[in-house]
Amino acid sequence: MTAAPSQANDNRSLVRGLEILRAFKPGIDVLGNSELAERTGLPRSTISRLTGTLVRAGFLQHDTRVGGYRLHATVLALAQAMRSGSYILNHAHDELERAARKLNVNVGLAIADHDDMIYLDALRFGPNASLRKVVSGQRVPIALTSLGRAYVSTQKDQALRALMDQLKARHSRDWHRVRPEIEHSIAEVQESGFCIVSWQPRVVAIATPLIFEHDPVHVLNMSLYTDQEIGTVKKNLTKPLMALRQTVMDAVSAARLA
Amino acid sequence: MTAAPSQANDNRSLVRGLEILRAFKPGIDVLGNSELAERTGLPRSTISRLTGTLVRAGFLQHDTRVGGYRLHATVLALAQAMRSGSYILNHAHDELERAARKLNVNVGLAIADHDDMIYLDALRFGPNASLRKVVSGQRVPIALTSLGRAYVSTQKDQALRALMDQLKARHSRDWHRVRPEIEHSIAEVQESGFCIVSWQPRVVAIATPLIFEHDPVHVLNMSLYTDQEIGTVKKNLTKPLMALRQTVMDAVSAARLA
DNA sequence: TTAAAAGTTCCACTCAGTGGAACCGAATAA
DNA sequence: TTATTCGGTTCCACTGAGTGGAACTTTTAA
Repeated sequence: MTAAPSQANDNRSLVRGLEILRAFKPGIDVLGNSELAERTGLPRSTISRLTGTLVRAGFLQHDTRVGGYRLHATVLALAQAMRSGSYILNHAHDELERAARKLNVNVGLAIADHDDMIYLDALRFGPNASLRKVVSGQRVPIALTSLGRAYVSTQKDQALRALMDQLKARHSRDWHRVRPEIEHSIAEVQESGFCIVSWQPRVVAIATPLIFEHDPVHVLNMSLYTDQEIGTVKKNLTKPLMALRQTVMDAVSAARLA
Repeated sequence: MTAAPSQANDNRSLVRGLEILRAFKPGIDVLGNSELAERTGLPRSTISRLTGTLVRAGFLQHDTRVGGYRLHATVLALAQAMRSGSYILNHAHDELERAARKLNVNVGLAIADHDDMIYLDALRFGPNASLRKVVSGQRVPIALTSLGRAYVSTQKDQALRALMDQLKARHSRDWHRVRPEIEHSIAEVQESGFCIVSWQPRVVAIATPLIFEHDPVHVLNMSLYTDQEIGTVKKNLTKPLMALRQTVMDAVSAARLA
């Protein structure tokens, strides 16, 4: 995730406050005022005032043990509200779960945010099968994942160029390597409707975009912890993925009418 | 949930922006600018500007179909960060799950926010048993629930008085009825360590506070969809609840050392 | 077509928010 | 013990960011 564009005539204090919230991520759960000042480049006095209001507003809590701030449960309530209001997620969830159970693979539904994809829903199996867990809110980089590249493939013209620039900025180091990979995936999607990527070792993932008029693009994926070759996985998962895709689209469209 | 206190020398725009986010709750998933203006009492131009920045910051998305705003997935990522950073939740979760499975009751862990409790974790069974679901982020009113009252019982002096005032303000209508109930629950906790309340018909809940030095008060509860009398439930759940409480406290303390 | 409602843009005013510097207090070193 | 550093808060004079009423545009309803 890269810093927000921070463009235009945005409300400065609001942007800064949100920036502070976004500084917390899994693994970084406590931040003191000076750490925040460093990360955001803002003067300490400003941070102090902003964290103050964030605490009073219930978005941060002060941890006196370590002398720093943590996110407070209010953000959980927001997440709940968000999930319960996502039309597509609500009508897709049961189908995702059914498919995951039946095939014993990880199934996920995600949406784009800046240069990450964020899972709305991710049904996970441990390597020791059948132990299931449902998570949401995990970020994965657009440029490197099947999820992300399936998303990129849905963008055109101006939007596509802007997105690629953003990705380039983030992955400037090895853009020469990443860029052709992305373009390969785009071609893959345009040809057959899905793309396959092995981002992390032993994990192969396959993804396909879900497009609904008037809604942001969603992406569906399946992934698998395995020693099989990509080709084998492709052979096994292509049909189930595209079938799930159709099922979900039908379920959503059907519900849309009622 | 009542409007934020909005005290002191708080950053005005930030508070307003957060207020907009908090206007979304389960059941209210789309809000237009004028609806927001109405709810917050702010002029339409101000709202328009603030929603603009919230969108660009990735916290809201514009739904062109209905011409209104929805929460965006960024809040899911925040929630993920919050949960993964909660020491107590992380070390309690497995125990909660084990207990829920074994006893076939709902088990929850919550924390206070203004005049609500917010579940960090809630393991739910449908009436048709065994169908399990894990949710988090649900709000329930402090004044009316076992969860909330167990929390109230941990507050003293100044803090207690302030809290009661807040609750009174929210439930002014039937404060004459609610207040004695709360006081009864407080006495219950002080005497035996837990309190029992039947808030919704056929649902009986029992709760006990979890106090760790330097950490905000957490509350543990169990609840049950049943036709049994409160007394019967009390007889059945008291021991398991207090045992779970001890298990969780031990697990957390143990982990604290390593 | 007109009327009403929702949303955005404009702009002059001003006070909310800023950030540097001073101050505090706790922890660590000497 | 006293000095030093570090994280945090408070102060305050300055000013431009943010405000909100009014005008304007776009959409929806009638």
